Amino acid sequence: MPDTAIASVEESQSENEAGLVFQHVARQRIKLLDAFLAPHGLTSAQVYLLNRLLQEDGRTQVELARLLGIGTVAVSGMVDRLEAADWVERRPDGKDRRTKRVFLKASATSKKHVLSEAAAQVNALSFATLSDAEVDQLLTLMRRVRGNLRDALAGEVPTLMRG
Amino acid sequence: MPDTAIASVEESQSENEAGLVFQHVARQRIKLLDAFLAPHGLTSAQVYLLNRLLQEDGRTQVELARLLGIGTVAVSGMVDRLEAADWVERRPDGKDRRTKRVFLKASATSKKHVLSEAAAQVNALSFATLSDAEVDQLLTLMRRVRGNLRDALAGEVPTLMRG
DNA sequence: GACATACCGTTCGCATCCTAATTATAAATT
DNA sequence: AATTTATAATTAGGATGCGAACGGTATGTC
Repeated sequence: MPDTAIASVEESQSENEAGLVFQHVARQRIKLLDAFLAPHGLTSAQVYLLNRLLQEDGRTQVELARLLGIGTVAVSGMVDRLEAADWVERRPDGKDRRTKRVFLKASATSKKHVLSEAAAQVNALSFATLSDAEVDQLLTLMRRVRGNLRDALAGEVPTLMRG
Repeated sequence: MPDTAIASVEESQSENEAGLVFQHVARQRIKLLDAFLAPHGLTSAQVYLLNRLLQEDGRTQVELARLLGIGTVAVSGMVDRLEAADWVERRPDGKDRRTKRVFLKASATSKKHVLSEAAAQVNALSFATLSDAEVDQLLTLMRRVRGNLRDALAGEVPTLMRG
């Protein structure tokens, strides 16, 4: 049984395995999406943000954070990089001087097709061997898991709030 | 329609949404696992590695990378941190002077129960509202997706290798 | 034996995420 | 009006992941 017999991630046992599957799928999707986007000088996370803005421009950074399910600090850094690369632009909000709204620049809107296409291709490859019904099943179950985790994380510190 | 109406991540449309669900579940699981492990001075990724070693000690770093589905660079850094915190120890391989094998130290083996318990609890919370059959379904579909992605990534650059 | 090739681990630089703390502004309370 | 509280964005520092490039070692070929 040579070491090289470990061809790839083994389907092993118990608790850890479940966690690894979720991690692997998320990371592999990122890797694949990055490969599609590298020629355009973009990363997967940036495209999630750009695709959001393509749906609706001029969001505040707090809104973007909530929509993407990440923190405001992460958004701040990503907008920094996207702005440096001239994909987006920060503009002050007229009413609230704390907030900045993020707008797409022409370079981004002109690549609209590329961005949604990349996401669609990753999905196509991910679900290549699954029937439509199975994809529906999978996404429905995943949304339920996300809801469970959201609840678990929300109820994390309630004992402190009960003051 | 005030801004604050965006309570959390909305179930939205189309291609992006599928990608976000996978990302969210993976990240929320990490967050929850980190919360359980913080009192012990450990992180989720470190526990994935430790749990692997608890199954079988003395793996080389390349083996660990393959088993965990990450790169050798990531393993190197993690073993650095785990070694600094006295959880594990690198020992030279007797036959091959390039390789180093990673062994658990007593501080880690004594916490064996804590580590597997944390992983089990995250699973329990993730799947709280799912039946056993649904969990099986979900994991089966996720493994198939992982396989599809693995194939897609493996066949990524074949046109270059065909020389 | 000499050379090409493959492999293990590491260092470097980058992107992405986090928490905690800070600054500026707005809103609510007294 | 003054004070407290809440909110928007940022900075600082850490962990995790990646690819590329490097030095050291092993292996296969001539």
